[in-house]
Amino acid sequence: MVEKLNKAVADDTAEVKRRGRRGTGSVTLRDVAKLAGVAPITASRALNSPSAVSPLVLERVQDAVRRTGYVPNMLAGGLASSKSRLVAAVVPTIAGPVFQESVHSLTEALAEHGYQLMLGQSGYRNSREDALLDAIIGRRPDGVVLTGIMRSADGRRRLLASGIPVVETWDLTATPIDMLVGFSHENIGIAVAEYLHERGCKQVASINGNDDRAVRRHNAFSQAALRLGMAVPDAAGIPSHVVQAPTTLASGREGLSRLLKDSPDIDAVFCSSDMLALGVLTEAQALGIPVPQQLAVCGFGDLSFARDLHPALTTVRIDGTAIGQLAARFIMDRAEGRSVEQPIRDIGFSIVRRDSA
Amino acid sequence: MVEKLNKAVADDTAEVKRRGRRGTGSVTLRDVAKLAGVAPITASRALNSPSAVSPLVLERVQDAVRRTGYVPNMLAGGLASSKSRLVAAVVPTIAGPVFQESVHSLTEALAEHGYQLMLGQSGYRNSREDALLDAIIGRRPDGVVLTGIMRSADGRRRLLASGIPVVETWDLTATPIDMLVGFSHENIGIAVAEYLHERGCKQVASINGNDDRAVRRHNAFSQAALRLGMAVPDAAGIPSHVVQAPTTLASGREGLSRLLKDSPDIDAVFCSSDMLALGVLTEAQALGIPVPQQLAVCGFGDLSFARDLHPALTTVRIDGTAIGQLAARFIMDRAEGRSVEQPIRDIGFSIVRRDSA
DNA sequence: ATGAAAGCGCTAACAG
DNA sequence: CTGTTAGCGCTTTCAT
Repeated sequence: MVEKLNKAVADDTAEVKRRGRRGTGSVTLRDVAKLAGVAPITASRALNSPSAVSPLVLERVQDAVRRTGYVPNMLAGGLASSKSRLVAAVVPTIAGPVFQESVHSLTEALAEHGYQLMLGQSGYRNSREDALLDAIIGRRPDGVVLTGIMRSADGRRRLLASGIPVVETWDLTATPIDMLVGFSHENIGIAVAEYLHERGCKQVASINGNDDRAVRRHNAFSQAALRLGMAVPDAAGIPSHVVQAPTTLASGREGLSRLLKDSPDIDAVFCSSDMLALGVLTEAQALGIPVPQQLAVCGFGDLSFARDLHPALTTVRIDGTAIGQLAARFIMDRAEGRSVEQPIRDIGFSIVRRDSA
Repeated sequence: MVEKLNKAVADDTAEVKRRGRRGTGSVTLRDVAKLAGVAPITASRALNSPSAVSPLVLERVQDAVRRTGYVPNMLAGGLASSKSRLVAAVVPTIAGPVFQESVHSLTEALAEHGYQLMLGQSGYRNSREDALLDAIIGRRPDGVVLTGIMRSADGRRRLLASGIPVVETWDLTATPIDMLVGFSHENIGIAVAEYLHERGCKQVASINGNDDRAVRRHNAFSQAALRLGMAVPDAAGIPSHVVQAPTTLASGREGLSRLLKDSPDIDAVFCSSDMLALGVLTEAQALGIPVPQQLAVCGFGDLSFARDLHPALTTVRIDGTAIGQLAARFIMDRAEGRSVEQPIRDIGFSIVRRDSA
């Protein structure tokens, strides 16, 4: 059936020798329209706004689609309508588990409405962000979701100039490019310090990935700990260890071992990820240090395994699913001409109190 | 500068009232060409095959690009050239850590050559695979990377009909749609059984996610175990527990506890993922069961944490990075008209012998 | 080495 | 409700 159609179309056009191309040979809307006995635009309407055509036409077009195996060319559609139904997401790396939940729910929420996700990895060193941005803008996506705040002024300018709706996530700023779904890393640092203080910790420490957001959590944590007297008086900060992002179990183990060497008396560690915390738990177990009796451990992320570790991990929970869903909704609202009410959201965080601290 | 240009272009066309659209207002190749004093096609050549134009022209075009902030519209380019520079990847879910390494390296390898990844989630129940396929084919990607073998005959047919290069991964089949980068799940089951046998295990069990590939690993493992006498003679299979995919630490803990209730004498567990294995390790520790002395544990995936657990996890290693890189290369070779030598690859696996078994 | 013409496959705008 | 026309922004084909 398909072959026959293709041939018929080819015959139609082959006789006149002209310039231009002869296309890819795949079934087009024109073929469908011809088979259904209507104009291409009518076939287009039957597919995109079925209620705008008569039932008879709808039937015949749908039948023609079925018989030809027609799949709309969204490149062409996107070019004509300036609606690509593509959304780009930028994450430091998909290899870290931290953003999985967000990416998952984003993909899901978009797919439900016929949008597709394009994934870009910026790396933690922001080296490729520049080239990535061109690759993204060039596809004219209906929206861009960034992990974190875009810091480079040039990047901000280019995104702004492109006119593409942008959602920055996982952070707060007074001057977002456009929309924002995030939370305060500073407040997290403070909240964790206060929580550990309540639990009676006297000498806290931290292990952090070397990315901007983790460092800011640490700084706030360190300041608050100082203020609460959970560190050597007059020190510049608490004992801490910085590791390469993305963080791993291995660096958590090594981090604890180093911290203990320099500061054997610490009684709590705040880790910038649950993976690091798992490393700390592992090392503590290997060293025979009881958690939380001798050492309290707090993670960040509330990854799926945190709840079921032994001891169960106390950690900071970020609702990654909410981030993904909100970002998706913001962008689809914009793309479809609806206005976004309250486009700057602080979704907060919570400390999940479990056994490790 | 940009505004001035846009205005100039607008003036050109505003006078004659005509049908059609007035575009998006963003800078086009025409604008660049006009500013550089050349024809659009020449500007196009300057950007896409710089060696085909004179140095002077090249210079002026590049300058015009810089001054206007022009970003090529790849939708238009793709439509005209039938090269979208987009590659689609389908994974069951991005939330499971198993495919991260592959997706990461795939994204990376593609980006290096100006290709972009589109991500689709099929879910483990393959429910949405159908709609997803249309969404993918509709974008006319230069290639599709599937996780696992496409089982639905209809899906195979549609992909084949689309003419898009396809790489199936993470499995083997005698009849791939097109290209293939995988390994044998049956052989893994057998190899793990033999390994545990060598280590002196007498009564093995398994905990598996309910996805097809895990089940096949289990079946082969179970058969081999029977053959090697590591189970009750004349039994249909070994003790096993099936859990929902994606697998979690929690289901690993629960799995072990159930297995021990029914079969207290087991001395080894093969888990269909490292996450499950971590759960088994955790539960064993909570129960005071020494690993590997009383219970050997083998995982699957060699996730980043496996090496550094305590005890270090013996597991099956799949080179996810190689899968991603090979898939990327296959597709780019095809897209750029090079032929792919040996487009069906078994990349094998290895058992990483560590402390847990 | 450069350019003019002709489309790629689709939809917005306008007209019946 | 349906059709005609004119593009979307780019590249292929053919000609110079």
